[in-house]
Amino acid sequence: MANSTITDVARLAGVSIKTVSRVVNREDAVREATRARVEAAIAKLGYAPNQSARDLASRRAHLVCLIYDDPSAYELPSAGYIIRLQEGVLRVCRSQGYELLIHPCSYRRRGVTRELEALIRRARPAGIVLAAPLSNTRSIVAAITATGTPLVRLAPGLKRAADGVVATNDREFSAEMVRYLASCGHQRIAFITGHPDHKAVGMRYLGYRDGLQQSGLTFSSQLVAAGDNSFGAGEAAGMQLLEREPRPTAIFAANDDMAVGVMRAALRLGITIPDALSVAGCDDITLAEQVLPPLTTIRQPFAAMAEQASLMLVKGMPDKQPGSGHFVFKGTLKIRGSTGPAP
Amino acid sequence: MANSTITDVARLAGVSIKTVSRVVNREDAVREATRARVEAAIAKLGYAPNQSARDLASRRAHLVCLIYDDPSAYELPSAGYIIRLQEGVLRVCRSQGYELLIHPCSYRRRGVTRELEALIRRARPAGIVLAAPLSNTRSIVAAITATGTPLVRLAPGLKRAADGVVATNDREFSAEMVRYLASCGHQRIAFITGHPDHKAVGMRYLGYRDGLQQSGLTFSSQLVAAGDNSFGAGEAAGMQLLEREPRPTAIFAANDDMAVGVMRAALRLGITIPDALSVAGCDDITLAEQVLPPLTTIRQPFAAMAEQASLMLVKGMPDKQPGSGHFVFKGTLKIRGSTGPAP
DNA sequence: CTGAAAGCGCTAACAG
DNA sequence: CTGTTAGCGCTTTCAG
Repeated sequence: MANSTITDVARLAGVSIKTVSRVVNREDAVREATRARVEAAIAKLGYAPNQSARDLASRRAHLVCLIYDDPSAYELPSAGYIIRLQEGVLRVCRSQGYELLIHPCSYRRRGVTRELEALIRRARPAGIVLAAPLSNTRSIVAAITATGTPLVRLAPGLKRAADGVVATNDREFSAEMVRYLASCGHQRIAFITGHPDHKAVGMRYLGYRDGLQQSGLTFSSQLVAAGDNSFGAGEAAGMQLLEREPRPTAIFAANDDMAVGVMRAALRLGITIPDALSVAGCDDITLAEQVLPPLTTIRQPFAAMAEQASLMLVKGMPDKQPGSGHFVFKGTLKIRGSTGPAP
Repeated sequence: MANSTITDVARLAGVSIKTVSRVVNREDAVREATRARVEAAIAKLGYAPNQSARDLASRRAHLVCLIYDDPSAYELPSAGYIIRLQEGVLRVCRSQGYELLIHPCSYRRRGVTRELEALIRRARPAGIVLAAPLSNTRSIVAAITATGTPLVRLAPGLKRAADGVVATNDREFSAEMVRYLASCGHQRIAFITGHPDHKAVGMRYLGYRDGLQQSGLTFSSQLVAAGDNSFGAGEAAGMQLLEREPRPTAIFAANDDMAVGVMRAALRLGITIPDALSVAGCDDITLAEQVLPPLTTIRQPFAAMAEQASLMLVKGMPDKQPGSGHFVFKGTLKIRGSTGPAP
């Protein structure tokens, strides 16, 4: 079990190290018999290539770096989201022989830019997956791009298609949710906005207004409350909306944490869900299925998005450089017990 | 911003590369004036050492590898736990110039052992933090140890102190919870057991029995139901316990997910909490504070534990090799609205 | 306190 | 299809 090197394998197989390198890297210019001999030697010695040596010689590490907003800086509800992103990146890392480096960081701290530049120079990752809201921050995107490292941005909430982006159709699915609520007979559908730095979440507000219009309902600022994506903000906004007259019969929150906050507010006020009030959220976090009644929401394929992003980095698209391309993933409406006919 | 090397810095500072290496690595045998010159050159060139080269020359990567059970293989409730572990490891990585490699893997899949061996040979991490339940699996621990890589096990639920271990006092805090419930006047305190592979969780059952005894209550197998750490199992076990006669007045579940399941079962059966039933859990997941009423539970310092583990790996304890030592972290009782006086 | 030389284990041309 | 020869950018002896 002593650590064997490519030289040991070459000697045992009776070939040159270059040939060993070829079979390890799955280049095809190797005769079948030779390949078999080399593979036998590899198995016998329990050889695994030394990544540091590989990375040094090839001038880039077999590493994908996932950068996201540091959850420990605030609350912890985003844990599920982050785990899903990691899961997606890991899927391609596993199959392509890369490792995943995670780098949470606070997007508002001064010095993030330098921090990320230093990280890139040291670690020399093959590519970077940048999650929202960091993917919305101009200076950060510019700094990473300047290093020349392939970059894919996740859900940056851009108005137009751009290169190196994996987006969601937030505006469209939010409109769909509103149309669904309207089809249940709701006339006064309220909305709780998300954190302003989270542009993709901001698109949901536009979608809300689209949906109203498409359903022939008129918009009223009385039916909108401001939130910041947190459970507490949802609860506060919910209290506020539910004390207005006339009361909304449905509340659509820009994310699930806030929607659950609304449910709690309703419970406090003795308003039963879904009989007297329908509540809907967005994201389909784990909690959504565990509350009572289970929350109607929109599920987004975060793991698949991160997977696609990593794939763009690691394999590149045909005829394009790594990290190019634009993909839109669709959210799907999950109708559960928290919504129903208008009272 | 072209990537500069140690040679560039040496040339600019008018010293040899060895001297640059010395100041970068904070060795003290450098004259103050020389150090200043070198540091100026580093700043001017925006130099950051190439990790691959460093790792290759020093025969070990500046990497800590965190290995835990793959959550995507099952449900996702453990997300918060994993994020906390990552957070703790990252704290020491940041301050010590290491990076974090995460490696979720299914502890029951055949071939995990080989997978981990290959990972270690390729990545050559400075140390490994192994979370439960992998830290309970003999063959895995043995395989990692055999590679010679420093290892610290997290919460392996050992009966006795061992080296390279950061543990929790599950048995003691569980007894404490039972004593607390007894002090509220509860006589029939039920328990829902955890997943059998999770040894530390198993210790909670022993703690439950200790607590009964210490409170002068007699144990009855009628008051114990089997769970597997999942929300669904908690709900099922709760239904089962709540239909027994005489009904328990308090239910203590081996983790929070199951405790929340019990709350849902009670809601279904129209049993109000905490008036007719007290419910307590263990772990203090995010959800614990969000349910209504908020869940009484035990908070464990997961991030601090992971931090301690990484510190043992990276800095080593005085007079010992990296990864040695045994630490026990204490859980703290969080009394919230889900428990109260016995009916 | 500082420097010169010798690799670490691999990939990248370029030959054959 | 296979091998030879140079490095990649550091750390590590070992000398001064």
